[in-house]
Amino acid sequence: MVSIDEVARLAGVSTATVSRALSGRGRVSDATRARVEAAADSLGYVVSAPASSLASGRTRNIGVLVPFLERWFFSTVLAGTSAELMRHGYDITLYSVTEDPELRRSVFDTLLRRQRVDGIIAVSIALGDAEIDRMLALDMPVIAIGGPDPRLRTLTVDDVAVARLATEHLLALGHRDIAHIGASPEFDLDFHIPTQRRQGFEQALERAGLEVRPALFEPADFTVEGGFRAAKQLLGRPGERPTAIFAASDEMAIGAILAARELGYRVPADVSIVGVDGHELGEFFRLTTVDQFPAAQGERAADAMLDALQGGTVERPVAPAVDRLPFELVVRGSTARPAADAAE
Amino acid sequence: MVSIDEVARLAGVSTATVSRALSGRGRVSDATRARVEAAADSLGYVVSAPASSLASGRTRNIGVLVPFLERWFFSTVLAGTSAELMRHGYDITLYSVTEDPELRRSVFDTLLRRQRVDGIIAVSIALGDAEIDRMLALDMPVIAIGGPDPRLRTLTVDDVAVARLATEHLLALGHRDIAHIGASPEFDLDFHIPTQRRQGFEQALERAGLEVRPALFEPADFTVEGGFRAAKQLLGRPGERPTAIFAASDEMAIGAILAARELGYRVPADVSIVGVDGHELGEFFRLTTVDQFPAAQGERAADAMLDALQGGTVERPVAPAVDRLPFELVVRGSTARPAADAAE
DNA sequence: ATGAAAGCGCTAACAC
DNA sequence: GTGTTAGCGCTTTCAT
Repeated sequence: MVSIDEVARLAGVSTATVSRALSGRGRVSDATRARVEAAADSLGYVVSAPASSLASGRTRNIGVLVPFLERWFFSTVLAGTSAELMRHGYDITLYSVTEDPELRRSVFDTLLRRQRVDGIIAVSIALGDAEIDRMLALDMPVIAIGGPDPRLRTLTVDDVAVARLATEHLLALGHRDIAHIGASPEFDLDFHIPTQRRQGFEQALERAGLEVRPALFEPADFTVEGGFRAAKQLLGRPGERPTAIFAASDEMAIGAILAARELGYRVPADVSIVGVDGHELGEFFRLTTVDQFPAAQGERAADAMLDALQGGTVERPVAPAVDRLPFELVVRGSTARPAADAAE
Repeated sequence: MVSIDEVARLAGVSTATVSRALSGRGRVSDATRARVEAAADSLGYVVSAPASSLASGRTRNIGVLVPFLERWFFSTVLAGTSAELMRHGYDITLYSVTEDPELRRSVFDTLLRRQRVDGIIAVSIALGDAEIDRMLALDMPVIAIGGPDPRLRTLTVDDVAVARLATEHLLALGHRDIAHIGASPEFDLDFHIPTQRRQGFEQALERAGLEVRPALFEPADFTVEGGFRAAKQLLGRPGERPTAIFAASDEMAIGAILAARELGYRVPADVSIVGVDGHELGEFFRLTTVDQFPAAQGERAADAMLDALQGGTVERPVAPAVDRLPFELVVRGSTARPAADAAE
């Protein structure tokens, strides 16, 4: 491994100057910088990260906490974060935060404390109070995506508004019997998003002067299969059959479309279905959805982090605040006015 | 940040002993170790990664190269790797290797050379010769998953055999008119898996004494939508209609199922469909598939890496070899004997 | 604008 | 088994 001394020798300057020239900190004459860069290039010199980190306290590495890596939403957010951070010369160290309390503790008690990262991005993780304490004690920027916590700088869509928008779309089309596929109670415990979506749904109904009918709620687990099962229940039960379904995720909405088809209902002629997320399969299924641009969320979190790393000082740490992320109703082919005999 | 000196002082030993006690390298009496651990615990001491790396040359960090983070297969492999590595106290630094030649170069020329990782796991990436050279020059273990390269230690399923197995399953059921949805030519260029699957398909046909009919091959891009389109062509074209389809990925197979349904064909009564991968949605669609256990692949790569890090010396580096990964035919509901009038 | 030199916090010989 | 000490390869004052 070629070291800074060799570069210094070849360029005919001191190691201090090489460091300054290559890092861009402190002033160096253009001529010198050019010579140093040439020397570094010709030797194939790359700064040793551990040495640099030890000396400077900076790592150019961000820790990213993710719950389920294999779920489309999370990996998409991660892809956005990763691309943006890489573009700025930052590495990403991945910590998958599972349920396992043992592993979880190790993340917060050890891994994050090894001086390996300059900041932390927590993607849609329900953090315990103690966990937040630990992160705050690290004295480095922490950015959360989703699951707003008053003590953290959080980027999140307004889930109540998202759900209201989806529901209002159905109402505007003339639907009155609208069902909701949302979170099962367990899911809800530590993860607030499902509850908020349900609230938004109910708000929209109430504003339209409609009552919330418990029979038109069906819990599921945010998977295609869960949405499928829930929709089968909603559409198959004798009695009040909904003319529209609002599913709290695109994956569940896709499951609902499949369930409707299997029961012989046409989408959207017999039943309208709307989801939330902006899933890659949405287009294929012609799913109407409220897109929350997950890749962009990841990028924004990365930008917020880069920002915090620049301006953030001990005096002005990353302020705990909530940034609202954009979302947008994308009307495709899974929603339409209810059939004449069902409307009004 | 509490440092090793404070621990040493509190435990009444030298810093060297603290280091030995905590890292497990070199012998320390049980009594001393206990005292050191107690001291470290009570102070909340965690070894500084950069300092430790600088002094020891080890980082306890593995670089993982991934192509498309947001694709199910890759994120699943990554999840497997990540879990296994974390379990052994290793961190993961993620490098997403895209098409962009600029970013790609930076990964191989700079990022991987910063002394930040002890080894590299490359997940299903088509590596250029120059890129492999660069990695080999790093003088650290490199493990590749998929896309066997003779110069790298590679873990991969035998894709020819996988495809043969899927095809033979259809043949054994009595199908004679079997179509294949595989890679489009561009896709094939740097990524050899699709070609191999096609070869396996053709081998199976030939062994059964059947000829390979070009009309029964349809290229697609490994997505649900691509599989859907390809199957529509295959099933919709007048003339020879296949009674079975072998899709080179589960996502394409799912697309094919949906296409068949939309055309009014029943699966498997009118057309059998088999995929490859072991996709999470397979069960939901009752898809018969050849599972290649992607999460397990990730784990095995992690294990191979841990192994290499233990035994691997300069004399005996990770030998370039190909480890064959297990795969298994999982027969579910998307395949059956052809309808009587079509069989024989 | 540049150089000298003192660390950054740990590990690994080497000595005892 | 444990302590002493010399780095690991940088960055950053402090001089000049």
